[in-house]
Amino acid sequence: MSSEQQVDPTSPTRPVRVRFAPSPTGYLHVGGARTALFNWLFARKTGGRLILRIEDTDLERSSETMVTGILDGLEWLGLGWDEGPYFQSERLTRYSEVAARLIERGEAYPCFCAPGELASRRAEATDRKQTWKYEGICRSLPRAEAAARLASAEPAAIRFKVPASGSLTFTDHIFSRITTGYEQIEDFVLLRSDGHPTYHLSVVVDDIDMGITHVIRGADHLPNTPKQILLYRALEQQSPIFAHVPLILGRDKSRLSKRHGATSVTAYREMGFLPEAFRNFLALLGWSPGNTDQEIFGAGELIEAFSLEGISRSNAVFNLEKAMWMNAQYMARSPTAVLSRELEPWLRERGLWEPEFAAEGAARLHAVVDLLKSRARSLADLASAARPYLSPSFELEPAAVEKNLRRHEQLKVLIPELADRLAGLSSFDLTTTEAALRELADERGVKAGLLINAARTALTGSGATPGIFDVMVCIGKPEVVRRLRDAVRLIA
RNA sequence: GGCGCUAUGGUGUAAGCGGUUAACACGCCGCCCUCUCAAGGCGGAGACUAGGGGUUCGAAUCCCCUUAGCGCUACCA
Repeated sequence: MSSEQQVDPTSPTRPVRVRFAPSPTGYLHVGGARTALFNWLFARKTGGRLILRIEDTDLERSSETMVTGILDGLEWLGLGWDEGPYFQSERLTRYSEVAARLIERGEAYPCFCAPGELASRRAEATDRKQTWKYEGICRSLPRAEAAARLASAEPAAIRFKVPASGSLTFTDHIFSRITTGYEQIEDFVLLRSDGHPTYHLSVVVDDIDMGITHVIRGADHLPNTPKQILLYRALEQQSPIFAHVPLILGRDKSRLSKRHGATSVTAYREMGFLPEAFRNFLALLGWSPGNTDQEIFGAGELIEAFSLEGISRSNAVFNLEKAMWMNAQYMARSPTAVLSRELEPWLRERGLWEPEFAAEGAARLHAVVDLLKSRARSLADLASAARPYLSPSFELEPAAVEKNLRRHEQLKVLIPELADRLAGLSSFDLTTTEAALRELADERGVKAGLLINAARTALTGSGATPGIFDVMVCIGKPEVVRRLRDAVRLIA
Protein backbone atom coordinates (compact mmCIF):
# COMPACT_ATOMS: atom_id res chain seq x y z
CA MET A 1 0.00 0.00 0.00
CA SER A 2 2.24 2.71 1.19
CA SER A 3 5.68 2.38 -0.15
CA GLU A 4 8.39 2.95 2.41
CA GLN A 5 10.64 5.93 2.16
CA GLN A 6 14.16 4.80 2.65
CA VAL A 7 17.52 6.35 3.08
CA ASP A 8 18.86 7.75 -0.14
CA PRO A 9 22.07 5.81 -0.82
CA THR A 10 23.51 8.66 -2.77
CA SER A 11 22.79 11.24 -0.13
CA PRO A 12 26.00 13.08 0.63
CA THR A 13 24.76 13.94 4.08
CA ARG A 14 24.62 10.34 5.25
CA PRO A 15 27.87 8.45 5.15
CA VAL A 16 27.41 4.73 4.80
CA ARG A 17 27.17 2.75 8.00
CA VAL A 18 26.68 -0.98 7.75
CA ARG A 19 26.85 -3.73 10.29
CA PHE A 20 27.53 -7.39 10.67
CA ALA A 21 25.34 -8.77 13.42
CA PRO A 22 25.96 -12.43 14.10
CA SER A 23 24.24 -14.37 16.80
CA PRO A 24 26.77 -16.26 18.93
CA THR A 25 24.85 -19.50 18.87
CA GLY A 26 27.47 -21.23 16.76
CA TYR A 27 30.80 -20.70 15.06
CA LEU A 28 31.15 -18.33 12.15
CA HIS A 29 29.25 -20.05 9.36
CA VAL A 30 30.41 -19.63 5.77
CA GLY A 31 27.11 -17.92 5.03
CA GLY A 32 27.68 -15.49 7.86
CA ALA A 33 31.25 -14.97 6.76
CA ARG A 34 30.08 -14.05 3.30
CA THR A 35 27.52 -11.63 4.72
CA ALA A 36 30.31 -10.08 6.76
CA LEU A 37 32.48 -9.91 3.65
CA PHE A 38 29.81 -8.14 1.61
CA ASN A 39 29.25 -5.63 4.37
CA TRP A 40 32.97 -5.09 4.68
CA LEU A 41 33.41 -4.66 0.93
CA PHE A 42 30.52 -2.24 0.76
CA ALA A 43 31.87 -0.19 3.64
CA ARG A 44 35.34 -0.06 2.11
CA LYS A 45 33.99 0.70 -1.31
CA THR A 46 31.85 3.58 -0.13
CA GLY A 47 34.21 4.92 2.47
CA GLY A 48 31.68 3.98 5.11
CA ARG A 49 32.01 2.26 8.44
CA LEU A 50 31.44 -1.34 9.45
CA ILE A 51 29.93 -1.95 12.87
CA LEU A 52 30.16 -5.29 14.57
CA ARG A 53 27.27 -6.20 16.81
CA ILE A 54 26.71 -9.40 18.70
CA GLU A 55 23.07 -10.40 18.86
CA ASP A 56 23.07 -12.36 22.06
CA THR A 57 19.57 -11.81 23.30
CA ASP A 58 18.83 -15.50 23.26
CA LEU A 59 20.34 -16.26 26.64
CA GLU A 60 19.81 -19.98 26.28
CA ARG A 61 21.75 -20.44 23.10
CA SER A 62 24.42 -17.76 23.19
CA SER A 63 27.86 -18.34 24.57
CA GLU A 64 31.07 -16.45 25.05
CA THR A 65 33.25 -19.03 23.37
CA MET A 66 31.13 -18.64 20.26
CA VAL A 67 31.76 -14.92 20.36
CA THR A 68 35.52 -15.37 20.37
CA GLY A 69 35.16 -17.98 17.65
CA ILE A 70 33.31 -15.51 15.45
CA LEU A 71 35.80 -12.76 16.13
CA ASP A 72 38.68 -15.08 15.30
CA GLY A 73 37.01 -16.08 12.07
CA LEU A 74 36.54 -12.49 10.98
CA GLU A 75 40.07 -11.65 11.87
CA TRP A 76 41.39 -14.63 9.95
CA LEU A 77 39.50 -13.51 6.86
CA GLY A 78 40.94 -10.05 7.27
CA LEU A 79 37.56 -8.45 7.83
CA GLY A 80 38.26 -5.72 10.31
CA TRP A 81 35.44 -3.62 11.73
CA ASP A 82 35.41 0.03 12.63
CA GLU A 83 33.14 0.00 15.67
CA GLY A 84 32.18 -2.51 18.28
CA PRO A 85 31.69 -5.23 19.02
CA TYR A 86 28.52 -4.05 20.72
CA PHE A 87 26.58 -6.60 22.70
CA GLN A 88 22.83 -6.53 22.74
CA SER A 89 22.88 -8.16 26.14
CA GLU A 90 24.33 -4.91 27.44
CA ARG A 91 21.54 -2.80 25.98
CA LEU A 92 18.59 -4.53 27.55
CA THR A 93 17.24 -1.47 29.32
CA ARG A 94 17.23 0.43 26.08
CA TYR A 95 14.97 -2.16 24.48
CA SER A 96 12.48 -2.14 27.32
CA GLU A 97 12.42 1.64 27.18
CA VAL A 98 11.48 1.54 23.56
CA ALA A 99 8.91 -1.15 24.19
CA ALA A 100 7.37 0.99 26.93
CA ARG A 101 7.27 3.95 24.60
CA LEU A 102 5.49 1.89 21.99
CA ILE A 103 2.87 0.92 24.54
CA GLU A 104 2.38 4.56 25.47
CA ARG A 105 1.85 5.41 21.86
CA GLY A 106 -0.68 2.65 21.47
CA GLU A 107 1.56 0.76 19.04
CA ALA A 108 2.09 -2.17 21.38
CA TYR A 109 0.39 -3.87 24.30
CA PRO A 110 1.15 -6.27 27.11
CA CYS A 111 0.10 -9.85 26.52
CA PHE A 112 -0.62 -12.15 29.46
CA CYS A 113 -1.37 -15.25 27.47
CA ALA A 114 0.62 -18.27 28.65
CA PRO A 115 3.32 -19.09 26.09
CA GLY A 116 2.83 -22.80 26.52
CA GLU A 117 -0.85 -22.56 25.81
CA LEU A 118 -0.26 -20.49 22.71
CA ALA A 119 2.37 -22.93 21.52
CA SER A 120 0.07 -25.92 21.88
CA ARG A 121 -2.72 -24.17 20.04
CA ARG A 122 -0.29 -23.32 17.29
CA ALA A 123 0.95 -26.89 17.12
CA GLU A 124 -2.58 -28.19 16.99
CA ALA A 125 -3.40 -25.91 14.08
CA THR A 126 -0.34 -26.87 12.08
CA ASP A 127 -1.11 -30.53 12.72
CA ARG A 128 -4.41 -29.95 11.03
CA LYS A 129 -2.51 -28.09 8.30
CA GLN A 130 -4.24 -24.90 9.13
CA THR A 131 -2.92 -21.41 9.51
CA TRP A 132 -2.91 -19.97 12.92
CA LYS A 133 -1.78 -16.68 14.21
CA TYR A 134 -2.13 -15.08 17.58
CA GLU A 135 -5.64 -13.73 17.61
CA GLY A 136 -4.81 -10.72 19.73
CA ILE A 137 -6.79 -11.59 22.83
CA CYS A 138 -4.87 -9.16 24.99
CA ARG A 139 -4.92 -6.47 22.37
CA SER A 140 -8.40 -5.45 23.42
CA LEU A 141 -7.77 -5.64 27.15
CA PRO A 142 -8.94 -2.46 28.87
CA ARG A 143 -6.00 -0.23 29.64
CA ALA A 144 -6.80 -0.15 33.33
CA GLU A 145 -6.95 -3.91 33.60
CA ALA A 146 -3.68 -4.31 31.76
CA ALA A 147 -2.04 -1.78 34.03
CA ALA A 148 -3.34 -3.51 37.12
CA ARG A 149 -2.13 -6.92 36.08
CA LEU A 150 1.23 -5.47 35.16
CA ALA A 151 1.41 -3.78 38.56
CA SER A 152 0.72 -7.08 40.28
CA ALA A 153 3.80 -8.42 38.56
CA GLU A 154 1.91 -10.82 36.36
CA PRO A 155 4.33 -11.98 33.65
CA ALA A 156 3.64 -10.35 30.34
CA ALA A 157 5.18 -10.19 26.92
CA ILE A 158 4.90 -7.04 24.85
CA ARG A 159 3.34 -7.45 21.45
CA PHE A 160 3.27 -5.12 18.51
CA LYS A 161 -0.06 -4.07 17.03
CA VAL A 162 -0.02 -5.08 13.41
CA PRO A 163 -2.59 -3.35 11.19
CA ALA A 164 -5.61 -5.59 10.67
CA SER A 165 -5.79 -5.16 6.94
CA GLY A 166 -3.89 -3.79 4.01
CA SER A 167 -0.41 -4.57 2.91
CA LEU A 168 3.09 -3.25 2.99
CA THR A 169 5.45 -2.85 0.08
CA PHE A 170 9.10 -2.10 0.33
CA THR A 171 12.02 -2.06 -2.02
CA ASP A 172 14.88 -4.39 -1.44
CA HIS A 173 18.07 -3.38 -3.19
CA ILE A 174 18.59 -6.86 -4.51
CA PHE A 175 15.13 -8.36 -4.76
CA SER A 176 13.34 -5.14 -5.72
CA ARG A 177 9.71 -4.78 -4.66
CA ILE A 178 8.35 -7.05 -1.99
CA THR A 179 4.74 -6.93 -0.89
CA THR A 180 3.25 -8.60 2.15
CA GLY A 181 -0.34 -8.54 3.34
CA TYR A 182 -0.86 -7.70 7.00
CA GLU A 183 -3.12 -10.69 7.42
CA GLN A 184 0.09 -12.71 7.11
CA ILE A 185 1.63 -11.07 10.11
CA GLU A 186 0.51 -11.69 13.66
CA ASP A 187 0.97 -9.37 16.59
CA PHE A 188 4.55 -10.41 17.13
CA VAL A 189 6.34 -10.28 20.44
CA LEU A 190 8.75 -7.41 21.00
CA LEU A 191 9.72 -8.12 24.57
CA ARG A 192 9.60 -11.53 26.18
CA SER A 193 8.07 -11.89 29.58
CA ASP A 194 11.56 -12.11 31.04
CA GLY A 195 12.27 -8.64 29.74
CA HIS A 196 14.57 -9.72 26.93
CA PRO A 197 13.82 -8.33 23.50
CA THR A 198 13.16 -10.49 20.49
CA TYR A 199 15.14 -10.08 17.33
CA HIS A 200 12.71 -7.70 15.65
CA LEU A 201 12.84 -5.17 18.43
CA SER A 202 16.54 -5.30 19.16
CA VAL A 203 17.60 -5.23 15.55
CA VAL A 204 15.49 -2.19 14.76
CA VAL A 205 16.41 -0.29 17.90
CA ASP A 206 20.09 -0.95 17.35
CA ASP A 207 20.06 -0.16 13.68
CA ILE A 208 18.40 3.14 14.51
CA ASP A 209 20.68 3.94 17.44
CA MET A 210 23.76 2.99 15.49
CA GLY A 211 22.75 5.01 12.48
CA ILE A 212 22.79 2.08 10.10
CA THR A 213 22.12 3.18 6.53
CA HIS A 214 22.22 -0.18 4.74
CA VAL A 215 21.14 -3.50 6.13
CA ILE A 216 22.98 -6.18 4.20
CA ARG A 217 22.02 -9.59 5.55
CA GLY A 218 20.91 -13.08 4.59
CA ALA A 219 17.77 -13.54 2.53
CA ASP A 220 16.32 -15.63 5.33
CA HIS A 221 15.43 -12.28 6.87
CA LEU A 222 13.54 -11.09 3.83
CA PRO A 223 10.07 -12.29 4.87
CA ASN A 224 10.43 -10.69 8.29
CA THR A 225 11.52 -7.33 7.02
CA PRO A 226 7.96 -5.96 6.88
CA LYS A 227 7.66 -6.44 10.63
CA GLN A 228 10.74 -4.38 11.12
CA ILE A 229 9.57 -1.69 8.75
CA LEU A 230 6.40 -1.48 10.80
CA LEU A 231 8.58 -0.81 13.80
CA TYR A 232 10.52 1.91 12.04
CA ARG A 233 7.23 3.55 11.23
CA ALA A 234 5.91 3.24 14.74
CA LEU A 235 9.09 4.89 15.97
CA GLU A 236 8.85 7.54 13.27
CA GLN A 237 12.18 6.64 11.80
CA GLN A 238 13.33 6.26 8.26
CA SER A 239 14.01 2.68 7.21
CA PRO A 240 17.51 1.86 6.08
CA ILE A 241 18.18 0.42 2.64
CA PHE A 242 17.66 -3.31 2.75
CA ALA A 243 19.85 -5.59 0.68
CA HIS A 244 19.16 -9.27 1.19
CA VAL A 245 21.80 -11.69 0.08
CA PRO A 246 20.75 -15.12 -1.21
CA LEU A 247 21.70 -18.12 0.85
CA ILE A 248 24.48 -20.63 0.44
CA LEU A 249 23.30 -24.19 -0.10
CA GLY A 250 24.95 -27.60 0.04
CA ARG A 251 25.52 -29.97 -2.86
CA ASP A 252 21.95 -31.21 -2.82
CA LYS A 253 20.63 -27.66 -2.77
CA SER A 254 19.32 -27.92 0.73
CA ARG A 255 20.49 -25.46 3.31
CA LEU A 256 24.20 -25.87 3.98
CA SER A 257 24.62 -27.95 7.10
CA LYS A 258 27.07 -30.23 8.84
CA ARG A 259 26.12 -33.18 6.73
CA HIS A 260 27.44 -31.36 3.67
CA GLY A 261 30.82 -31.19 5.33
CA ALA A 262 32.43 -28.23 6.99
CA THR A 263 30.27 -25.18 7.57
CA SER A 264 32.43 -23.08 9.85
CA VAL A 265 35.22 -20.93 8.54
CA THR A 266 37.42 -22.37 11.27
CA ALA A 267 37.13 -25.73 9.56
CA TYR A 268 38.45 -24.25 6.33
CA ARG A 269 41.34 -22.66 8.12
CA GLU A 270 42.11 -26.06 9.60
CA MET A 271 41.98 -27.65 6.16
CA GLY A 272 44.81 -25.38 5.17
CA PHE A 273 43.02 -22.67 3.24
CA LEU A 274 44.70 -19.33 2.82
CA PRO A 275 42.39 -16.60 4.11
CA GLU A 276 42.79 -14.51 0.96
CA ALA A 277 41.80 -17.46 -1.18
CA PHE A 278 38.81 -18.36 0.91
CA ARG A 279 37.68 -14.77 0.96
CA ASN A 280 38.04 -14.53 -2.82
CA PHE A 281 36.03 -17.71 -3.24
CA LEU A 282 33.32 -16.52 -0.90
CA ALA A 283 33.04 -13.23 -2.73
CA LEU A 284 32.24 -15.05 -5.95
CA LEU A 285 29.44 -17.03 -4.34
CA GLY A 286 26.35 -15.04 -5.14
CA TRP A 287 28.18 -12.03 -6.43
CA SER A 288 29.71 -11.32 -9.80
CA PRO A 289 31.93 -8.48 -10.94
CA GLY A 290 29.89 -8.35 -14.14
CA ASN A 291 31.19 -8.55 -17.62
CA THR A 292 34.72 -9.71 -16.96
CA ASP A 293 36.50 -13.05 -16.84
CA GLN A 294 38.62 -12.15 -13.86
CA GLU A 295 38.23 -14.51 -10.92
CA ILE A 296 41.31 -13.90 -8.85
CA PHE A 297 40.85 -10.70 -6.92
CA GLY A 298 43.16 -9.26 -4.33
CA ALA A 299 41.47 -7.45 -1.46
CA GLY A 300 41.91 -4.10 -3.16
CA GLU A 301 40.55 -5.34 -6.44
CA LEU A 302 37.58 -6.89 -4.71
CA ILE A 303 36.73 -3.60 -3.08
CA GLU A 304 37.16 -1.82 -6.36
CA ALA A 305 34.90 -4.23 -8.24
CA PHE A 306 32.25 -4.69 -5.58
CA SER A 307 28.74 -3.38 -5.85
CA LEU A 308 25.37 -4.37 -4.45
CA GLU A 309 24.07 -4.58 -8.00
CA GLY A 310 26.35 -7.51 -8.72
CA ILE A 311 24.68 -9.66 -6.08
CA SER A 312 22.51 -12.41 -7.47
CA ARG A 313 18.98 -13.21 -6.39
CA SER A 314 19.21 -16.96 -6.44
CA ASN A 315 20.81 -19.20 -3.86
CA ALA A 316 24.28 -20.54 -4.54
CA VAL A 317 25.68 -24.02 -4.02
CA PHE A 318 28.96 -24.22 -2.15
CA ASN A 319 31.50 -25.96 -4.37
CA LEU A 320 34.47 -27.24 -2.42
CA GLU A 321 36.33 -28.28 -5.58
CA LYS A 322 36.37 -24.76 -6.83
CA ALA A 323 37.37 -23.43 -3.45
CA MET A 324 40.32 -25.81 -3.52
CA TRP A 325 41.27 -24.66 -6.97
CA MET A 326 41.15 -21.09 -5.80
CA ASN A 327 43.37 -21.97 -2.88
CA ALA A 328 45.87 -23.68 -5.16
CA GLN A 329 45.99 -20.53 -7.26
CA TYR A 330 46.80 -18.46 -4.21
CA MET A 331 49.34 -20.97 -2.95
CA ALA A 332 51.21 -20.87 -6.25
CA ARG A 333 51.17 -17.10 -6.35
CA SER A 334 52.06 -16.44 -2.74
CA PRO A 335 55.54 -15.12 -2.09
CA THR A 336 57.67 -17.94 -0.74
CA ALA A 337 58.61 -16.04 2.39
CA VAL A 338 54.98 -15.39 3.28
CA LEU A 339 53.95 -18.95 2.61
CA SER A 340 56.84 -20.26 4.66
CA ARG A 341 55.68 -18.24 7.62
CA GLU A 342 52.09 -19.44 7.28
CA LEU A 343 53.39 -22.97 7.21
CA GLU A 344 54.90 -22.92 10.67
CA PRO A 345 51.98 -24.43 12.59
CA TRP A 346 51.54 -27.06 9.94
CA LEU A 347 55.17 -28.09 10.09
CA ARG A 348 55.17 -28.07 13.88
CA GLU A 349 52.20 -30.37 13.86
CA ARG A 350 54.20 -32.81 11.77
CA GLY A 351 57.35 -32.45 13.79
CA LEU A 352 59.15 -30.85 10.87
CA TRP A 353 59.76 -27.42 12.26
CA GLU A 354 63.32 -26.32 12.93
CA PRO A 355 64.27 -23.22 14.91
CA GLU A 356 66.38 -22.01 11.98
CA PHE A 357 63.21 -21.69 9.89
CA ALA A 358 62.19 -18.70 11.92
CA ALA A 359 65.24 -16.76 10.74
CA GLU A 360 65.07 -14.10 8.06
CA GLY A 361 66.40 -16.04 5.12
CA ALA A 362 65.50 -19.58 6.16
CA ALA A 363 67.00 -20.69 2.88
CA ARG A 364 66.40 -24.38 3.38
CA LEU A 365 62.69 -23.96 4.06
CA HIS A 366 62.26 -21.42 1.32
CA ALA A 367 63.81 -23.75 -1.21
CA VAL A 368 61.34 -26.46 -0.27
CA VAL A 369 58.35 -24.15 -0.38
CA ASP A 370 59.48 -22.79 -3.70
CA LEU A 371 59.63 -26.28 -5.07
CA LEU A 372 56.26 -27.41 -3.83
CA LYS A 373 53.95 -24.43 -3.73
CA SER A 374 52.75 -24.69 -7.28
CA ARG A 375 51.50 -28.22 -6.77
CA ALA A 376 49.89 -27.96 -3.36
CA ARG A 377 46.22 -27.33 -2.90
CA SER A 378 46.45 -26.37 0.74
CA LEU A 379 48.89 -25.60 3.52
CA ALA A 380 48.21 -29.06 4.87
CA ASP A 381 49.15 -30.54 1.51
CA LEU A 382 52.28 -28.49 1.33
CA ALA A 383 53.43 -29.40 4.81
CA SER A 384 52.89 -33.07 4.17
CA ALA A 385 54.63 -32.97 0.82
CA ALA A 386 57.57 -31.20 2.43
CA ARG A 387 58.48 -34.09 4.72
CA PRO A 388 61.09 -35.85 2.53
CA TYR A 389 62.87 -32.54 2.01
CA LEU A 390 63.03 -31.65 5.66
CA SER A 391 63.47 -34.98 7.37
CA PRO A 392 65.41 -38.17 6.68
CA SER A 393 62.42 -40.23 7.69
CA PHE A 394 59.56 -40.34 5.26
CA GLU A 395 57.07 -42.88 4.05
CA LEU A 396 57.57 -45.12 1.05
CA GLU A 397 54.58 -45.47 -1.23
CA PRO A 398 54.31 -49.17 -2.03
CA ALA A 399 52.99 -48.54 -5.53
CA ALA A 400 55.82 -46.18 -6.36
CA VAL A 401 58.45 -48.52 -4.96
CA GLU A 402 57.04 -51.34 -7.01
CA LYS A 403 56.86 -49.36 -10.22
CA ASN A 404 60.11 -47.42 -10.01
CA LEU A 405 62.44 -49.65 -8.02
CA ARG A 406 61.55 -53.21 -7.21
CA ARG A 407 60.64 -54.24 -10.72
CA HIS A 408 63.96 -53.25 -12.25
CA GLU A 409 66.71 -55.64 -11.29
CA GLN A 410 69.33 -53.68 -13.22
CA LEU A 411 68.93 -50.86 -10.75
CA LYS A 412 70.75 -52.99 -8.23
CA VAL A 413 73.99 -51.97 -9.89
CA LEU A 414 72.87 -48.73 -11.49
CA ILE A 415 71.69 -47.01 -8.34
CA PRO A 416 74.97 -47.45 -6.45
CA GLU A 417 76.76 -46.22 -9.54
CA LEU A 418 74.56 -43.18 -9.69
CA ALA A 419 75.27 -42.58 -6.02
CA ASP A 420 78.99 -42.78 -6.65
CA ARG A 421 78.90 -40.36 -9.54
CA LEU A 422 76.86 -37.86 -7.63
CA ALA A 423 79.12 -38.25 -4.65
CA GLY A 424 82.05 -37.41 -6.83
CA LEU A 425 80.64 -34.11 -8.03
CA SER A 426 82.52 -31.09 -6.82
CA SER A 427 79.60 -28.81 -7.53
CA PHE A 428 76.14 -30.14 -6.85
CA ASP A 429 73.65 -28.12 -8.88
CA LEU A 430 70.98 -28.52 -11.54
CA THR A 431 73.38 -28.89 -14.45
CA THR A 432 75.98 -31.09 -12.84
CA THR A 433 73.50 -33.53 -11.37
CA GLU A 434 71.59 -33.80 -14.61
CA ALA A 435 74.76 -34.29 -16.61
CA ALA A 436 75.98 -36.98 -14.23
CA LEU A 437 72.73 -38.90 -14.42
CA ARG A 438 72.34 -38.67 -18.17
CA GLU A 439 75.93 -39.66 -18.80
CA LEU A 440 75.47 -42.75 -16.71
CA ALA A 441 72.27 -43.64 -18.53
CA ASP A 442 73.99 -43.21 -21.89
CA GLU A 443 76.98 -45.30 -20.93
CA ARG A 444 74.86 -48.12 -19.60
CA GLY A 445 72.43 -47.94 -22.48
CA VAL A 446 69.34 -47.30 -20.37
CA LYS A 447 66.77 -44.55 -20.63
CA ALA A 448 67.37 -41.64 -18.35
CA GLY A 449 63.80 -42.00 -17.18
CA LEU A 450 64.63 -45.29 -15.54
CA LEU A 451 67.22 -43.66 -13.32
CA ILE A 452 65.15 -40.55 -12.81
CA ASN A 453 62.10 -42.37 -11.61
CA ALA A 454 64.15 -44.69 -9.47
CA ALA A 455 65.86 -41.71 -7.88
CA ARG A 456 62.51 -40.02 -7.39
CA THR A 457 61.18 -42.82 -5.29
CA ALA A 458 64.46 -43.50 -3.55
CA LEU A 459 64.77 -39.87 -2.52
CA THR A 460 61.18 -39.08 -1.61
CA GLY A 461 59.32 -42.37 -1.34
CA SER A 462 56.86 -40.99 -3.83
CA GLY A 463 56.03 -41.43 -7.47
CA ALA A 464 55.16 -37.79 -8.04
CA THR A 465 57.55 -34.99 -7.21
CA PRO A 466 58.95 -31.80 -8.67
CA GLY A 467 61.70 -32.10 -11.26
CA ILE A 468 64.19 -34.66 -10.01
CA PHE A 469 67.25 -32.43 -10.21
CA ASP A 470 65.48 -29.73 -8.27
CA VAL A 471 64.69 -32.39 -5.74
CA MET A 472 68.33 -33.47 -5.54
CA VAL A 473 69.65 -29.99 -5.11
CA CYS A 474 67.03 -29.26 -2.49
CA ILE A 475 67.82 -32.37 -0.46
CA GLY A 476 71.57 -31.89 -0.81
CA LYS A 477 74.40 -34.13 -1.83
CA PRO A 478 75.18 -36.14 1.30
CA GLU A 479 71.57 -37.07 1.95
CA VAL A 480 70.91 -37.81 -1.72
CA VAL A 481 73.84 -40.18 -1.84
CA ARG A 482 72.82 -41.81 1.40
CA ARG A 483 69.22 -42.36 0.29
CA LEU A 484 70.27 -43.78 -3.05
CA ARG A 485 72.58 -46.27 -1.43
CA ASP A 486 69.91 -47.17 1.06
CA ALA A 487 67.37 -47.78 -1.70
CA VAL A 488 69.18 -50.76 -3.10
CA ARG A 489 67.53 -52.94 -0.49
CA LEU A 490 64.19 -52.17 -2.10
CA ILE A 491 65.11 -53.68 -5.43
CA ALA A 492 64.09 -57.29 -6.02
C1' G B 1 -1.16 -25.60 5.32
C1' G B 2 -0.40 -20.03 4.29
C1' C B 3 2.82 -16.34 2.33
C1' G B 4 7.21 -14.84 -0.19
C1' C B 5 11.46 -15.40 -3.26
C1' U B 6 14.20 -17.86 -7.01
C1' A B 7 14.98 -20.83 -11.66
C1' U B 8 21.12 -20.21 -17.74
C1' G B 9 25.57 -27.07 -18.77
C1' G B 10 26.98 -31.16 -12.61
C1' U B 11 28.68 -26.32 -9.83
C1' G B 12 29.65 -20.71 -9.60
C1' U B 13 28.50 -16.97 -12.92
C1' A B 14 28.40 -13.63 -18.09
C1' A B 15 25.36 -12.28 -21.92
C1' G B 16 23.80 -2.95 -20.24
C1' C B 17 17.54 -0.82 -22.86
C1' G B 18 14.51 -8.17 -26.35
C1' G B 19 18.48 -9.20 -32.11
C1' U B 20 25.44 -13.45 -29.93
C1' U B 21 27.37 -19.99 -33.18
C1' A B 22 24.46 -18.55 -25.25
C1' A B 23 30.52 -16.67 -22.92
C1' C B 24 34.06 -17.62 -18.74
C1' A B 25 35.72 -20.48 -14.49
C1' C B 26 35.63 -25.16 -11.48
C1' G B 27 35.02 -30.30 -12.43
C1' C B 28 35.40 -34.19 -16.46
C1' C B 29 37.96 -36.14 -21.15
C1' G B 30 41.92 -35.74 -24.78
C1' C B 31 46.52 -33.55 -26.75
C1' C B 32 51.09 -30.53 -26.05
C1' C B 33 55.13 -29.66 -22.61
C1' U B 34 57.94 -33.60 -20.04
C1' C B 35 61.87 -37.50 -15.82
C1' U B 36 56.73 -38.40 -12.69
C1' C B 37 53.06 -35.07 -10.59
C1' A B 38 51.21 -30.35 -10.56
C1' A B 39 51.23 -25.69 -13.06
C1' G B 40 50.75 -23.78 -17.98
C1' G B 41 49.08 -24.04 -23.29
C1' C B 42 45.58 -26.07 -26.87
C1' G B 43 41.12 -28.73 -27.89
C1' G B 44 36.55 -31.61 -26.56
C1' A B 45 32.08 -33.40 -24.24
C1' G B 46 28.29 -31.05 -21.45
C1' A B 47 22.52 -25.90 -21.78
C1' C B 48 16.67 -26.56 -27.35
C1' U B 49 18.38 -20.85 -20.87
C1' A B 50 13.02 -25.92 -15.44
C1' G B 51 8.16 -27.05 -18.42
C1' G B 52 3.99 -24.84 -20.92
C1' G B 53 1.55 -20.82 -22.85
C1' G B 54 1.46 -15.81 -24.52
C1' U B 55 3.40 -10.46 -26.28
C1' U B 56 6.78 -9.45 -30.52
C1' C B 57 9.28 -9.51 -37.13
C1' G B 58 12.45 -11.46 -33.18
C1' A B 59 12.50 -13.76 -26.04
C1' A B 60 17.65 -16.46 -21.73
C1' U B 61 15.94 -11.36 -21.34
C1' C B 62 8.78 -8.88 -20.87
C1' C B 63 3.74 -11.21 -19.01
C1' C B 64 0.83 -15.50 -17.19
C1' C B 65 0.37 -20.58 -15.52
C1' U B 66 2.63 -25.10 -13.82
C1' U B 67 6.58 -27.49 -11.46
C1' A B 68 10.73 -27.59 -8.37
C1' G B 69 14.00 -25.60 -4.75
C1' C B 70 14.71 -22.41 -0.87
C1' G B 71 13.01 -19.12 2.90
C1' C B 72 9.54 -17.24 6.44
C1' U B 73 5.34 -18.42 9.20
C1' A B 74 8.36 -18.79 17.51
C1' C B 75 8.27 -15.24 24.18
C1' C B 76 15.24 -18.25 17.78
C1' A B 77 18.24 -15.00 15.18
